[in-house]
Amino acid sequence: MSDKTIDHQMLENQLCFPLYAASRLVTRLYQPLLEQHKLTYTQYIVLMILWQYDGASIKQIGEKALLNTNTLTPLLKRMQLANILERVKSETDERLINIKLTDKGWQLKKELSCIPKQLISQTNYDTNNAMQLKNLLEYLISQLK
Amino acid sequence: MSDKTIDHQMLENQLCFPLYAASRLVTRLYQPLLEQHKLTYTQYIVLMILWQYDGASIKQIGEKALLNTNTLTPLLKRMQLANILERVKSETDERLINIKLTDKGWQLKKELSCIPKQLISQTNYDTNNAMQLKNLLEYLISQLK
DNA sequence: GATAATTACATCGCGCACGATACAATGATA
DNA sequence: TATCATTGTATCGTGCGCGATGTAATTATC
Repeated sequence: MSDKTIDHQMLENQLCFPLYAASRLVTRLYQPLLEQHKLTYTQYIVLMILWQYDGASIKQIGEKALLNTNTLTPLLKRMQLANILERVKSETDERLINIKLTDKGWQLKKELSCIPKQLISQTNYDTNNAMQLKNLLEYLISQLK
Repeated sequence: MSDKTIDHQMLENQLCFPLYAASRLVTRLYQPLLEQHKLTYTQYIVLMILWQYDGASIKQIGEKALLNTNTLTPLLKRMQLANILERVKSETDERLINIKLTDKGWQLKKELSCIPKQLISQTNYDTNNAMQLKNLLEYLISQLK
């Protein structure tokens, strides 16, 4: 089919819409599981980053999560209020704020460890497809970042 | 590689995160183009639906966009305020509100017609990859919906 | 070492997303 | 035709996302 026969102004022919829709549907899938621990999806993303890079600065977290300070600052404050993490001013550079997980923050790593499997079993989404999708998305992200 | 060697609690091994990140990055790409017409990305989605199904009810729009009334009602009111559309109570069923595009709403179809091409040229993203990605996403959505 | 530029974070405002709830119009049932 | 359930929309509250702007700490330049 020639490209000229495709009406790119139709929702069906857009790449962006399935991207947007799938992202929200997946988030909805997570929500009931995370809600039990009073977490949101974005907070879960930040937690995963901290489990791997505990003590990271807000800027560093932002680079991993692709989020800016105007999203992260209030989010981290809510998580601090929930006793999941602490904010510690760096001694070498007082502009930096290092985010340290509390015991509860580490405990959540254990409590949430079953979530990936629960999701996989819920959706019975083919592993090959998932891998392929992940690769394509990561390539797209590398192009856009 | 055995599945057991993968730590699913690491951000790198999540499918959900690239989905979430890619969706936001693509939205950011649209924003400067849409901003010139005082539109948001979600409003653009709704517009595309209305160009194809002018006069649809809020519920029907929600089914296409996968959005609920608590998102759509205020969004449509803002678009009405911007003179893009009208809200008309159905005569046969007074619970239904039909959304009709104004002249300005139709005019936007012409004005925004260059956006898809502009995006494609901005990203030089391979067409094959895009098609493949679109198919995988649509399959995923069909599984989740 | 005073001045200017940069960096890291905070704040503000607005528009989604979405669960929960309310409410009026309609349809179904006895 | 009363009663009850369903349907379509509206409203409320909370938490992102993010552009724009502000501020304090640091670094660079003279």
